[in-house]
Amino acid sequence: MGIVREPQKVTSIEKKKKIIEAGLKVFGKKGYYNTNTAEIAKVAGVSTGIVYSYFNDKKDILLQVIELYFQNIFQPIQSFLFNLQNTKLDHKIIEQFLQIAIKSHQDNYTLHEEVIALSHLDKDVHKQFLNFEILVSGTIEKILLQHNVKVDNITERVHLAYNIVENLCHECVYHKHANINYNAMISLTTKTLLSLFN
Amino acid sequence: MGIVREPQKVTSIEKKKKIIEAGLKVFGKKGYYNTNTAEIAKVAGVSTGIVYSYFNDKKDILLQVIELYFQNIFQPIQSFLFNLQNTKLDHKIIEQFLQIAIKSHQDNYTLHEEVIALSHLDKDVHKQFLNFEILVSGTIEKILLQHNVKVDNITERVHLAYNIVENLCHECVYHKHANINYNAMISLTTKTLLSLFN
Amino acid sequence: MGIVREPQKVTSIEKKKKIIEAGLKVFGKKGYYNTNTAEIAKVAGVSTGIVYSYFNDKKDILLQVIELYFQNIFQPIQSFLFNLQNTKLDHKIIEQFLQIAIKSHQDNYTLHEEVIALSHLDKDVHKQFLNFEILVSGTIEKILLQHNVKVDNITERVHLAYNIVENLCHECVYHKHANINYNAMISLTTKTLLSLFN
Amino acid sequence: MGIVREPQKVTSIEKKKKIIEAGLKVFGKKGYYNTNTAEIAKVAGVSTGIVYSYFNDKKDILLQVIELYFQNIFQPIQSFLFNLQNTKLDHKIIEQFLQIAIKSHQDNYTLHEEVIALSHLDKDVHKQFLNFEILVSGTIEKILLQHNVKVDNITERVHLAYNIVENLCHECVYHKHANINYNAMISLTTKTLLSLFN
DNA sequence: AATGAATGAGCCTTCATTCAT
DNA sequence: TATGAATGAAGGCTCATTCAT
Repeated sequence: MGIVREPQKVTSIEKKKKIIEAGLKVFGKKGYYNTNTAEIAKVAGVSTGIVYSYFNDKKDILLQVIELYFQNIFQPIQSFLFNLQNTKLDHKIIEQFLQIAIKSHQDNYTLHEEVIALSHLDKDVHKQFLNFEILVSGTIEKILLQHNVKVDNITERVHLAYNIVENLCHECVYHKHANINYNAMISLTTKTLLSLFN
Repeated sequence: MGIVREPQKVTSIEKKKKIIEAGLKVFGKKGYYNTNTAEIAKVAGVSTGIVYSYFNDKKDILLQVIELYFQNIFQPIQSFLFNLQNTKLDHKIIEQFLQIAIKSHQDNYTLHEEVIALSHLDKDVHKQFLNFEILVSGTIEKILLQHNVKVDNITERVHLAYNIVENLCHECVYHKHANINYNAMISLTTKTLLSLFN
Repeated sequence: MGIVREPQKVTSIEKKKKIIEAGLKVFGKKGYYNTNTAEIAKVAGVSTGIVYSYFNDKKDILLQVIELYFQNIFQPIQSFLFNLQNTKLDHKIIEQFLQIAIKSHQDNYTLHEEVIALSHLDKDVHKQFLNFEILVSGTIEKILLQHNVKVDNITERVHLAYNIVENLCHECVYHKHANINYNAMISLTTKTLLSLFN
Repeated sequence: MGIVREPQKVTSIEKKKKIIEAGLKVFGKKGYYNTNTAEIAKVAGVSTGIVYSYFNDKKDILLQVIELYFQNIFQPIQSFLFNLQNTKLDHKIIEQFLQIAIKSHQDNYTLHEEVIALSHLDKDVHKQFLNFEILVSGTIEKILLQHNVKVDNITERVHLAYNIVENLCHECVYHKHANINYNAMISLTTKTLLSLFN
């Protein structure tokens, strides 16, 4: 295996970025297994060979693509949470939060299914997934403490809440179930979340 | 693609069954993508060629393997639900239900991750997944109605409950999070479920 | 890696043989590194895939090609040695032996250089080489003992003789040196060998 | 292929030398085929591109590396031979010579196997090899004549002697054969050489 | 109905060489 | 002169599927 270059010059950094973005695009559209490295390179506008100057192998591209994906997902959520400062965590705020989360998922929906799938198939992706979950859960837990939320088993509650919100987002983004009323779903989720932290 | 025979003779039916069971075993152990048809045939004790008399292609095997898997998962849950008849749906019953669900997942855990992953990667598996969800949700909804549970948006509530239970099962079977207290998790889930249907 | 089939049916054995013979031919003509598996398959008249049913990998083909090569080289030498029974090991016999050895090399000369080269580059080929040397040296030593040759350090003498004969064969087969008189060379070698075992 | 510059300035000459020395080092350690030009450049402390200003291609580096290697091998042998002037070529001197030759091989042993291998795989390396042999043989022949050695077929004798010595050196440097007594081997070689030139 | 040998397309990765700067 | 990023062809190997028997 050759030496993997950590790009220094601006142009190189941009080239690496281009490859990651190409991966984000193509993996999302066709799936990781159905995409070959030649296609990523082509979409990125580079040669196949140069890809291996910036990445160890195909999976390395995937991992960095997922990293970018997580950033894209997390950024709006984080912004929202950081701006809550003195706001009371009531019904309204939680619904706002859910809308942000849903939108964040919608904006990045092409890769979503793929990432979930791969987190079940590949150990490294799985680890990345858990780290992301820990990051988000930790941030939320911190916010809750700042707002003087005092409940027992807070970690478990946040964890449950995390899953509930994730499920809601998936539901809304992919419209999997024809007979589900999404507004009712959101309102139900809000109530459940509120009941978890009161 | 050749014509797929629907086996008539007892021996043929058993041969097909053997192949599916071999798939269940091997896909669970090594994963769908890491298993080749030759290996399935070998484990099933048949020739590679004959597989294509009973199945259209490799994915066709997968779909029928997942079908069997769902049966294995659902059977104990269904038995439990059918025996509830006049029992009151209280705290205790729900915890019993959760234990049944968790055990059911544990008994079939090798294939579980794989199935979830593939449901995100493949449309047909995904459809199968939704159908299973509809089957389970429908059964539960029927049970709830039999027990005179009267809430608005019952479909959405059952759906939310379904996801919460699924998450709990995954959590308990795979122990993904080191810092989660599972008993607290189970108790928390029970309370949340109860609050959903009262 | 798939399971490597040890061919059972006559046709399969012949197919494997064909592949080895194709390797003998093509490796000899173009060299191991300049030959790709597709070409071997093509020359053998089979598909690329089937090659990997009979061989673990490309090098496995090489090793079996070399095995065949050694057999081809050794057979006439062995025949000659086994027919010596009661013959006296004089000048004449040794020259006959050298002629046999030279002819044996000439009949298989295309692969010769390649095999020597690879024995220096690859551990497994090297081991094969040493084993061949041990086989030949052992056979010769046995013959010498049968003829009541009594010298000290017989192993070292046979070893030295082996190298001298090998060098002679290379010289005669490849005509590397324009200014060498081969008849003189043969006669000189004969004398040197005689002096080694008297 | 670009125009190959013959370096004029001292710095350039040193740069070229550095590349050759890097090749000597790396080819010896990892082998020619397992070394890429980037690595040679890195070890030499130059850029990959500049290599192609001093050499036509990768093989051109190899040829010049081998040239250096031959110099390293030959120098001590030549010194020894030139200092023989009036010494009698007896048993003792020949053993001294063998020890010099063996040591010379030992000091350069990493590249040795590689060079032998490549001499069988590549025509140009082969030609270089023959030229070296002619150089050494010629030098030895001259020395013998200076010492009034008078035998028929002197060229062939020197040639045979050359091969015998080479084989001895390989034997001693690589210890390929577990059952060979090296002291006996050296003494046997000495005797054989003496008998060739008396 | 059954076998299992055979097919051949497809993919990841390497690396000698070139070229823009 | 020098850099090192970029190119792109080439090759070993796998495996779903077919087919001769």
